[in-house]
Amino acid sequence: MLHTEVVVGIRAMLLEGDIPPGARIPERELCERLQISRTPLREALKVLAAEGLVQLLPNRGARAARLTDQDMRALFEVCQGLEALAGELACERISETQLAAIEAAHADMARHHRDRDLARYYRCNRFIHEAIVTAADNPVLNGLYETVTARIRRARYLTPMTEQRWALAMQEHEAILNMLKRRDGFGLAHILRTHLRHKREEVIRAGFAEDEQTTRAAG
Amino acid sequence: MLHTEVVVGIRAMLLEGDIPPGARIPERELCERLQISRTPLREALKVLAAEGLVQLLPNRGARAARLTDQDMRALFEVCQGLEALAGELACERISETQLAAIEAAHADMARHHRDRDLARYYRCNRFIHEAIVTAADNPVLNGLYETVTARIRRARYLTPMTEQRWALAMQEHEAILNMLKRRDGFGLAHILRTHLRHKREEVIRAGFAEDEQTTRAAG
DNA sequence: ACTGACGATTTTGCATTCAAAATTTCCTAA
DNA sequence: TTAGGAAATTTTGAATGCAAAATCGTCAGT
Repeated sequence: MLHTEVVVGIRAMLLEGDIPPGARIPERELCERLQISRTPLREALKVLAAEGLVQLLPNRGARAARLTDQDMRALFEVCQGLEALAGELACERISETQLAAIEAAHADMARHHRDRDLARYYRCNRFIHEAIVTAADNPVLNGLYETVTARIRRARYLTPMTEQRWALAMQEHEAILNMLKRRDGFGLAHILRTHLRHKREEVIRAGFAEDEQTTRAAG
Repeated sequence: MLHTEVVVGIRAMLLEGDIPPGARIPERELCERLQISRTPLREALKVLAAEGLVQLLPNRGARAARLTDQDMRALFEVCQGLEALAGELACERISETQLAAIEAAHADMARHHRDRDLARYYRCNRFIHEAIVTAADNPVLNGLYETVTARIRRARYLTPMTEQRWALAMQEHEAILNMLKRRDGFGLAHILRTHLRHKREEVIRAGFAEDEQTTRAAG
């Protein structure tokens, strides 16, 4: 088992919520589960800590990072910036093939909206946002987008939407597609920022932060 | 010696050029130099690899990352995006104290420009850019800005400037300060993007990339 | 002389081991 | 009965040891 695979494996557990936010990460147990020794596991934890998925307390082990409202705000703001940049660059660089793929995904998404199929809707939604970043053709941007979006993915793609909000999101996506087709980088950046700002407000209103207040409320 | 210190130490060596780009990193030697064993060193190398400062080849050790023109372009583009975002947020959140500090640094910088003292000029320059990011009051943005700018720092703050280009940069900084004072986030984002685009063109024209072509040319 | 392959040496990756720190348990005293 | 503290246990952080892979050096064959 390669080092990268260990990182990927644990990252997946964290993102799937397999290891819940705030939970302690017992080295021993994970070692047995992954059939590796502590050395590579600890290397992986250090990397994940650098990514912000894991919190490392000196002499007191690791815990799955927990997102506060403040973290959520910060992450969404950065995500806005990154997607806006991606939009601008994508308008300069996107190929017809890439654009066609996004257009197809958009059509699917509209259908899923009509069917009120939120899961499939979100899948298309995510594909479109990621395709725009890919079209920006900037590996550094891609990498940062990956790590930032990973941390807010559950909030972003699990939060339920009201009818009204969902309709607005669809409208925004119509605009996104239009701007892309017109290669209007400036306009695309603007609508992407707005779109994400709305999503953030929605997520925070839904109280998706992973504060211990949740625990407190439950206890 | 704490784990973080090892990472910081090696990172410093890489950024200072103490370990030159493309150079192999012999574990044994660094261990002796830092008086630590291989375990913490290897953990640090994995973290630095995640940051992009080190390239890890399976079974073939680590080398200091080397920036191609493509990397340079990608990094500067992302840096533009991050500073533009920082500018917008800073206009909403900057305190009078922070603004005053930037204004003072700007005055110093103008003086160093008149004196043609490039080193001190760059020091003020860097302070101002970092202060804007700090004023954005977004820890995630701050962290990403740190890692991205670290990789291009040498190119950014060592490239010599022509009289003409230097004068233009000063003009741009006048505009930056004005936008900040007027809390014009939109305008600030714009001028920051332009400013950094100019810097990037200058750096790439100066051939600051760390391709092996340099080595080839030398050999 | 040059190419290619074989063995020796070095280097990497990981498991194990050991000391220090933290946590838990249990006992004592108020 | 409960609070405080000491011993035992667990857990962390780092050094060492070992097997596998890669690199280097040498030598045989062309």
